[in-house]
Amino acid sequence: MLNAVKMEGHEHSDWNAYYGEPECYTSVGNMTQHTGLGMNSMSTYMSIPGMTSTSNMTGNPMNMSYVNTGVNHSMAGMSPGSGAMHSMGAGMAGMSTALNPNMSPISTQSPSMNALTSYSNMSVMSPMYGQSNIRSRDPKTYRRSYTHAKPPYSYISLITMALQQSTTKMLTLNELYQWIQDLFPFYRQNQQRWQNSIRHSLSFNDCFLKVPRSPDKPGKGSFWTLHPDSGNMFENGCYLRRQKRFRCEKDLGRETGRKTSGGGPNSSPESCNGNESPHPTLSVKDVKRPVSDPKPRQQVMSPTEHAPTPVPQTHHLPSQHHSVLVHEAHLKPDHHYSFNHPFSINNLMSSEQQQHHHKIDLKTYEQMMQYHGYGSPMTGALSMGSMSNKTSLDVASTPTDTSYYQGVYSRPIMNSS
DNA sequence: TAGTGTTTAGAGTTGC
DNA sequence: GCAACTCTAAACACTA
Repeated sequence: MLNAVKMEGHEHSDWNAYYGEPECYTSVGNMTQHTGLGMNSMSTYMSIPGMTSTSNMTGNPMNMSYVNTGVNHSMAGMSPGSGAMHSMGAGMAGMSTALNPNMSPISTQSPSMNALTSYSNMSVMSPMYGQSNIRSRDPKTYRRSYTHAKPPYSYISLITMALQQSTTKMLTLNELYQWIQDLFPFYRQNQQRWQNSIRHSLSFNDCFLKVPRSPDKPGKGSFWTLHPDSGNMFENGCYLRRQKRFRCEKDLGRETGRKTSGGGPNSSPESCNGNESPHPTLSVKDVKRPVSDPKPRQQVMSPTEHAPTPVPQTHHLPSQHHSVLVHEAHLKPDHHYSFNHPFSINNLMSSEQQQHHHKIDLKTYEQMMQYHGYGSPMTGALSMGSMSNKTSLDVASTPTDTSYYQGVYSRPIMNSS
């Protein structure tokens, strides 16, 4: 499995070879009339044999941006000749509505089309499985073989992407699961395996911080966020494999005995000292245990203890962090979006989508702050939950779905042309 | 009880 | 070849 991941991630030329071929992007009827973002990819998806009824897909399409939620199985595993796609036009909007009541079932934004697009491309085009079929050129076999292919991203990358894409910049474990599953159908299987790995990654890697729930927002599990200084973990914006592991300075001295903790010459730890943090409003309570200390080692962000900000003390987590994080997210140059690597998050989101996304981020945040405030019933778990369900998993993941496949899978085509 | 979080261990992959 | 990184599995503790 790992081989495939590595291969996927690094043999970019293969991707070009695989996906840069016009026959894989046969447009279908009116679908090609859409010149909006992602429509090329949409066309790609729609080139599935048996998808002959494109009339439903013309014009301003139904909202397909979130059809991958709960529909992925049927979509990804859809038999090309099943004719199931015929009902998409009528069914997708309904599915979207059902899956996401907050989202208008009718979206005229072309990015929404990208979602299906991208997701579908993912399902169809990942080079992970059935490579022999790639060469065989049998469209049916070819596309079926690519369903549920493992994305070329590490778990750390996935988590990082999910958190970055989240409006609130932090998600619960379950939301992380959902985000990953929604975006990558591969992770709808063997959940115990990869979810354990996700949990492990969260706990083990210093770049992820646990943000406790506020007392008035009960719920299971904490929120997870990115360490504010973990910005350049993925150099060049490439989310395939970190060049260096983010580590807390404090831990370097005390974790001499940690076997797989990395570090060493390659590690270039950035300051995570709460007092010296460049993010004065964000402090990290380092509770990592010394070698001899049996206590938990996980870093916990504790804003209530260190909150020299104007934020009232009645503002509990996660709202408080949320404010800080969101604030930073929008004011501080984001390392993660600063590159244009083929596997960068930039390519998961088109510029237009990013703008749209940021607008929504800000708008959502402002609305939340305006109408609900920190200490309101909408803050904390509830608001975060809704935010996550709505914005993080819809607004955030939607363009991501879109762009993941559009960017990652379509980009080679663009480059090759 | 299920979900969450932590920790350890081992093996594979990658970069230097 | 080595170190670092990643993945996977498993055990265990805690909590809603």
